[in-house]
Amino acid sequence: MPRTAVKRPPPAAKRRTSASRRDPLTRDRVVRLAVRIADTEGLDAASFRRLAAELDVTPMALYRHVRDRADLLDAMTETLLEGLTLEEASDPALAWADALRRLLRSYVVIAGSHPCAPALLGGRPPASRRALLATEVTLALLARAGFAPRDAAALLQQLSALMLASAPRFGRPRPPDEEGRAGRRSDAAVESLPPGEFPHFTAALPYLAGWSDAGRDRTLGVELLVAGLEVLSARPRRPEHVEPRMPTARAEGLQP
Amino acid sequence: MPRTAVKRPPPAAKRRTSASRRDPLTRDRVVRLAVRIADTEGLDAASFRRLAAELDVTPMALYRHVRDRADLLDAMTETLLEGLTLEEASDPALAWADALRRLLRSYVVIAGSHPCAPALLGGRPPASRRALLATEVTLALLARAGFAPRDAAALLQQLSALMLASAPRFGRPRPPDEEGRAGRRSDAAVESLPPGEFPHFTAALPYLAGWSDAGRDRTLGVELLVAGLEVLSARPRRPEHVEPRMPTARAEGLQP
DNA sequence: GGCAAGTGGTCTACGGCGTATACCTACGAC
DNA sequence: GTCGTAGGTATACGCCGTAGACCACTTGCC
Repeated sequence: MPRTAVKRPPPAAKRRTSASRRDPLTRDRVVRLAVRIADTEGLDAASFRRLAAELDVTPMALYRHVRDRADLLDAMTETLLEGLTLEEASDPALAWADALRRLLRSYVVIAGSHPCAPALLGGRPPASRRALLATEVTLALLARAGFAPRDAAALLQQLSALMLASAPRFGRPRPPDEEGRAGRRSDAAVESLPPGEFPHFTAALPYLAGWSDAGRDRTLGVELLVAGLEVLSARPRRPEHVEPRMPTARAEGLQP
Repeated sequence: MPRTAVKRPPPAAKRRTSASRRDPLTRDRVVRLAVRIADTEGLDAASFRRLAAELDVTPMALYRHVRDRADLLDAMTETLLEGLTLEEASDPALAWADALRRLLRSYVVIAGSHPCAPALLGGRPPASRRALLATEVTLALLARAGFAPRDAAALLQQLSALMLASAPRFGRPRPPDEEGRAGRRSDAAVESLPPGEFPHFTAALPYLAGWSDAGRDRTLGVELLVAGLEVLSARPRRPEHVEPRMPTARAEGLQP
């Protein structure tokens, strides 16, 4: 036994700080940590180097589990979207409005608990499988509501934006140590408003902060959208309402 | 006249590459260029170094006109928000729904012409003066519609999200040279979908591309929101409609 | 005219970022 | 044993934002 013991681990104290070999690095651990950091300190804080340090590993080690940063970001969004109740929403037994209401609520729950959601979902087209599936399911519901693909596409964007809108925007927590730094700036600007100048704003400020009594406020947005959809779907389609229809209006997909 | 001409430029060929002293660097020029680059190549492309190069100037020169990157971003959003018809929206002669409709349309126009809008507005609280004013005006309209500050705050976020939603998301133009690179990835993923798997999605794809026949599609979102608001504002407030209110339902906003 | 102050630019340098490339090292299969 | 391979390391490159010192003009004042 001494022999093998000699060979394998230079018995300790060299391997890592000490004790228990760290548990194996895995894609899931990386992604999960990234989401946690992004939520609490902003998306930029979830850098490869930071993650590596936190995982007690070299930055390059992450590349065994993640293709590159884009892949990491995609994986993170996929993690967020796990919370969507897509399966329930596909249940044909439910009226479309109800199914949609539930789906949107699950969106809202996600956004409410993940401040990084807007940064993650805003500005980048859905790449992951589940993101596409979410799109598909929502479009299917809109189709059931009677909207043509063209209109459904337009509405879809409004709906998915709900997720972004529901995320806490003000008062994002800052990295523990830094206190009076730049991120603070806008909060300060907001807090030191000339009192009378933006009355409505200051009145609404507590509710804009995201951490105030979230659950209730958020579903109002869902009601708004569902109510609007019901009105619109009952309204006769009006293809003639389109402005003069200039002849150049091509529906160009994605070509160069 | 010869005298003054002699004195000003050490006659040439030393100042810059040659000919015509470049016109003076100004905050406005910097910000405008930044927006243009961000729109065509993504927000990250609008780096200090890139801007400096494009303006034929040292990166540090920009700091004479812009405090830091956050300030640049704020200035960019302010530029975008110039297009909002805030003044019109404050006209008390208009019914609130009409005023809001117009305001939202101007939002949509902005988002439609500035692909960088989501990245710019998503995830960062409004810091610039005009951003605050926009918030204030919108909240005022919601107040006229009969919503309490609390509800107005929730709705506001849905409304402002409309702007993000309306921005082109798919098929963002890429930097001129690079063709087969990473940005392409998601487009490729989208284009090579198994045909039957996401039928609604593929049907809607042309309309999701953003610059396709924009004007008409976009206003549908506005109609959606206004219609929804009209329904909600006519509906009695129902503070008891909140679900059973499970005792554990803490607003798990942001705490560790 | 001389000169101080200010304005708008440069140069240099630092630390952090994503990541390409090469290398090592333990483990399982044979 | 030997060897392939999965997983981690070491080093390096070129971007990024930006701090600090250092000009060159212009301008106003004496």
